[in-house]
Amino acid sequence: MRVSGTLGDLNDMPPKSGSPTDAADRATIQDVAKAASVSVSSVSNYMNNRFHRLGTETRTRIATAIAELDFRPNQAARQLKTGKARVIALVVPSIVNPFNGQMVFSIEQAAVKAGYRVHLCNTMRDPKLEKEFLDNLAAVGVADLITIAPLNTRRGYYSAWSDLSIVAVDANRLDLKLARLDTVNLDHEAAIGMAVEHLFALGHRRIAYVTDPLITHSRVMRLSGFKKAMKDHELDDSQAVVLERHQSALDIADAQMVEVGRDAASDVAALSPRPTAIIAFNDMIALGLLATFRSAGIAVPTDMSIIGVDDAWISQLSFPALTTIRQPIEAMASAAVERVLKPNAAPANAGSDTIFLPELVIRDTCAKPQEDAATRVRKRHLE
Amino acid sequence: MRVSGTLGDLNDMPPKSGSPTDAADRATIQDVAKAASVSVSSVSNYMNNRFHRLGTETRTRIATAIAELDFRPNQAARQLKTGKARVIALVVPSIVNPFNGQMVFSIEQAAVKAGYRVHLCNTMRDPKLEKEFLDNLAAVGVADLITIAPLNTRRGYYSAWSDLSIVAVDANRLDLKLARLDTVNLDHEAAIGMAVEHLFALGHRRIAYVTDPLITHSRVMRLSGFKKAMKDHELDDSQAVVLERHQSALDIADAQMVEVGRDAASDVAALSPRPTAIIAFNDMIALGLLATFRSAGIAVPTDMSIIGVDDAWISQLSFPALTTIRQPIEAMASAAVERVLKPNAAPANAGSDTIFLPELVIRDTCAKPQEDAATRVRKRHLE
DNA sequence: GATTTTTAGTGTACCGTTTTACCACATTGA
DNA sequence: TCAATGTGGTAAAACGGTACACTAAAAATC
Repeated sequence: MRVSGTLGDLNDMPPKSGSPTDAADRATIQDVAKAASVSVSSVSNYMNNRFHRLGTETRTRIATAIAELDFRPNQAARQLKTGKARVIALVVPSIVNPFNGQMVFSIEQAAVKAGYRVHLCNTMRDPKLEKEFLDNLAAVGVADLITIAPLNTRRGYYSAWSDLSIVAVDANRLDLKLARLDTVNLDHEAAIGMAVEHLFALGHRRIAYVTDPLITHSRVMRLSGFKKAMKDHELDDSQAVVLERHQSALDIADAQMVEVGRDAASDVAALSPRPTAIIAFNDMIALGLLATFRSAGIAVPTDMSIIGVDDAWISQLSFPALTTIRQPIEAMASAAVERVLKPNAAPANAGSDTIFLPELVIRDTCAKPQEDAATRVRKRHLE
Repeated sequence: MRVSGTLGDLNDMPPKSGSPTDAADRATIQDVAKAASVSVSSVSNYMNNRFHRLGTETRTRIATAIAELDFRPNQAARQLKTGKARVIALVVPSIVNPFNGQMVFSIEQAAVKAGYRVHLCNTMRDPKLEKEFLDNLAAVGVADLITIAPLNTRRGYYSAWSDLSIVAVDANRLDLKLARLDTVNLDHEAAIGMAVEHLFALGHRRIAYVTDPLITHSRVMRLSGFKKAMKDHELDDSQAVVLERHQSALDIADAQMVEVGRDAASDVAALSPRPTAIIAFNDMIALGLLATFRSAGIAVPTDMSIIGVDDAWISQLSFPALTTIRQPIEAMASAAVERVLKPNAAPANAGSDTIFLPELVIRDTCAKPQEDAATRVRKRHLE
């Protein structure tokens, strides 16, 4: 059986005929200069958009010569001279974490748009691996770095590479102790505030919060956001579970954080009085909780409401689909790239913080709390 | 509440005191030569392991000088001279797809181990984006390329960059029409064969297969594997649904393939006679099917068994957890890196195919088929 | 009209490696 | 003793750009 439809035709897009793409015989700036009967300097000026030093005629002559020869400046040479490569180093615990994956994806897209390429480093939060990577940056001429969710337990770490232009996504500017640093963050406290607010409006009064160890800025801030929001509603904020077991993000680099959620389920079940709703540090943990509750016969959202943070693509996937707080990933990625490439006018200042507002995404894992009698664990009907 | 446990202490790992890491004042090969009282040539020979040209004494002198100055050769200069960069270009539709994400992660790890860095390009299967990236490779001095799941509909595409050392993961060597190409693949036909075998052993006789359009090698081979295996068991192989609607992998670059599974559910439900089990092209589609069936009241595995392929980390996450056929991702990644860096001894040959064996991972989405009467759609009990 | 400023260019010394060609000296074999 | 071979080393020309210093002509200013 074939379902009808079209599979868009693709043209083959071969390179322009006659213009060899082989590395061997690429045109150099000298070839262009000769072809256009101008000096190499002028071609160089052209390539660097210094048009004010060029007459209209030479300009067009150079342009046609470049087009004809399919000239592309040798980046290695350029970089050797200028000391800078058009490359952004991207340091991330692990792209296997779906939120990180989406962030890396969006950063790469934004970088390409800006004419930069991306050097990827999955550190697995291994200091040796990260140090090795960072140490080689200078040798490769990379001067721009974006780091995602760096540890807040190694505060002076990046100061060894203070000559880099660094932007940290999910980090506290003061934590990293750099003379100059830009950060890009979600308003983490507001995010959890929205979650609490949503649950409160549904009628929940006993709300728990689950996080793995507070090794990053977001983890710290979301927990404090939870406490603040609960106090604001005059609710008990003591049911915050900080899981400090071995499956911490330190070991797994966020890659299998679902396991953390799985692991947390028993701790949450042991809470007394039993909460009617749980806010998870992120979607992965939320999904781990969800899966474990379901196989333990605790119905979601009937017996327990669950809400996550991130709105990674994965959260649409669960059954029931996860209610969550969205981070505007693309916007944050663009901001990070922009910040790292165009550092603030005043070079002396200590950097900037760019903060994005979260958004509540209501799906199917939150409902009104049941009467107390009904909150008991009940067997699932199916199977 | 704080669950007890330890959060491993981390030392700060600052760079060696006295050895500045700043790009500004890095030691050059000249500095080393001066410090060791030898010529630059000798240092260069040392750096390139040409020890036969060095006496033992000069050798140690150079070694200590290098250590003292913390010398790292400037890659841009090296590359300008040699024309080659220690960089592997990694072309992938989108790392948001969890299988691709894991593959990219593993390739990056393997590359680092080999002393290479990785340039990432998410093409979103956009020919313009991909061409742009590839065209710049020569300018950057990159000579090694790994591409994941390239389209088989653009057969001559890569021939424009025939000077690159190319390895394709999930591709047919003949399809790409390159003079020289190494491929790394799962034994796709065997994978689906294992799935059919597993379902057959459980008692299933009406088995459907769901795939999106056959735009990659794996899609072609898995479908043919399905047909072969069904014929081998003397079963009807006509229930193969090839979804050719707009949400094809072409548009979404595998990123949201769950939607494809969602979309396919209605087509599968319309099949007559109704199958008792479905094999999905991959885990993403399987999970999409699973989620849709569940919200439509079709119980899995009671009413319908589902099995995927890949064993991406995500497949452990669903409820019930997905039975699937595992690809040995790390091994495949290592093989790809190895192949791309050490092309076969005989440079004249047309390349090699490395094929990996799949592995059945039994979880909870496959069961014995029910009696016919029970296969009807039934309303869920919960909510 | 003399002087300054602007415009539109050019020549060339680098950037930090690799590599080729070459050299001095020691050893060997005939 | 002489040529051949090997050993350990050096000098210097690239690689392909950039940017500084400079200039000649045109335009603007006083």
